Amino acid sequence: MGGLGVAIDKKNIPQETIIRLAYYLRTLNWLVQEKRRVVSSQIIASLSGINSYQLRKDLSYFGQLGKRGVGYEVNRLKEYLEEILGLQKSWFACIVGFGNLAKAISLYKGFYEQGVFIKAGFDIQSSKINKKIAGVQIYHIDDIERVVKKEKIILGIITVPEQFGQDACDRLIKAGVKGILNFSPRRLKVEKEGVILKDVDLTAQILYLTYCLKDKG
Amino acid sequence: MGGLGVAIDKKNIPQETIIRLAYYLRTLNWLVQEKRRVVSSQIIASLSGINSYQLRKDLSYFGQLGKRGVGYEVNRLKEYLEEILGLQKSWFACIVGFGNLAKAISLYKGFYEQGVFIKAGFDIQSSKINKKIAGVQIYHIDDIERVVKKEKIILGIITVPEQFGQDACDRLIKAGVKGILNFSPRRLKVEKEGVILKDVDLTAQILYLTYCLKDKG
DNA sequence: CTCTGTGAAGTTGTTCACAGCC
DNA sequence: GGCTGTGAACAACTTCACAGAG
Repeated sequence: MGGLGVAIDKKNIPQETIIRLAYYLRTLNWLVQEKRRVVSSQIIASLSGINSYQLRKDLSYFGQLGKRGVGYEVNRLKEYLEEILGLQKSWFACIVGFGNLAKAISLYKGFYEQGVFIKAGFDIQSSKINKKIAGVQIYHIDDIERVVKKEKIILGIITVPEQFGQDACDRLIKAGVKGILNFSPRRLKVEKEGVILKDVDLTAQILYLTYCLKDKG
Repeated sequence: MGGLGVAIDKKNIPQETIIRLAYYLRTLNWLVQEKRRVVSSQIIASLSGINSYQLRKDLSYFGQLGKRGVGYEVNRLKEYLEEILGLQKSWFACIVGFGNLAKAISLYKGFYEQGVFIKAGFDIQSSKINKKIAGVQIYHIDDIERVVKKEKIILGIITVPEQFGQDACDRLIKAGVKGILNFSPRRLKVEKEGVILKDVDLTAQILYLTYCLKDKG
């Protein structure tokens, strides 16, 4: 049971609020480093690139986390956010398709700083298998069920080429993974109840820029 | 002047619509490969992981692109979308901070297939400078103004560590870049009029998964 | 009858204004 | 006075229902 002691109805909380909580948390981590003890919604918001109404609204879904007239206690708010986001325990993840993007993710401190640990990588290329790359042990994809169980892996990250995305997804689900982050460009389908998928399309983001700029030179 | 022959008021078009157009375009590219000539909103939508109402609404912002009772002509719609997204000309981009993520992006065919070409990489590490990595010529960051001008670079991609993000952003703007895609974890600030910034936070995405799963295992 | 295009309805998310506590 | 918390107003986006073209 969480320390907030409040049952929160997730249904009414916008997805975007959760994404923003992650931004606020990063800002708070920085404020902790800066030895800031108390801070206003103004300051957190502007450091996070968001307005202060939005921040207060976002936090209000989870109870009264600040003090009126004063602000928020940096350490306490950080811990609250970590609790809300489920970061008080460790999360074990794996990456399917161990190319450059997988390497980048494995070495990216943002993940393990928040308690998300890459415990295994899977590939089909024999030159990679049974090696450690970027600190991650690589296995053949056919071993996925065994390794996911052994390493208690709950999260799967897909970084395979376009045509193998759905297969990677199906194998992850079959192996028992509960959350999937998909960087392969095609949108994937998840049939199984209780499994969450998030697609991240790197190309789509840059096409948004080309759209905005197309008439400007 | 665009072939659609219609002036479109960008103000009323949701950002999310543009991101989805990029998904539809990918689906259409696949349908072209499959030699499909005509296709219904149903099919494009389901292949893109979106419902058909949404797809038709999204397209309707840009005019009548289909035929009632029939569907959409695959090739024509693809060309329309490319035009809307500004992909009928080439876009030259650079990457600041040439680590694994930069390598992954450089080798990712999704970019150059859409006419976005990575023309230069910038770093401070002398072992990388004046080499080609992943097919991209690497320069010292101090050369950025010269190279951006010479190579007619309009887009900048930031993949530096957290603490250097804003500096990378400022230098890109000073060099004359008009669109910035930021993968470094802190939110960046752009003062200059006419420059577009899009932040992509890789960690935030996985924290969304931990949030959803925290009470389930 | 089929499938698109779109105003209207419905839903979701954001901003505001101010009450309430420090 | 300062700053949070939140219902209410507002804005944005999505879904629907059906008109209209093939």
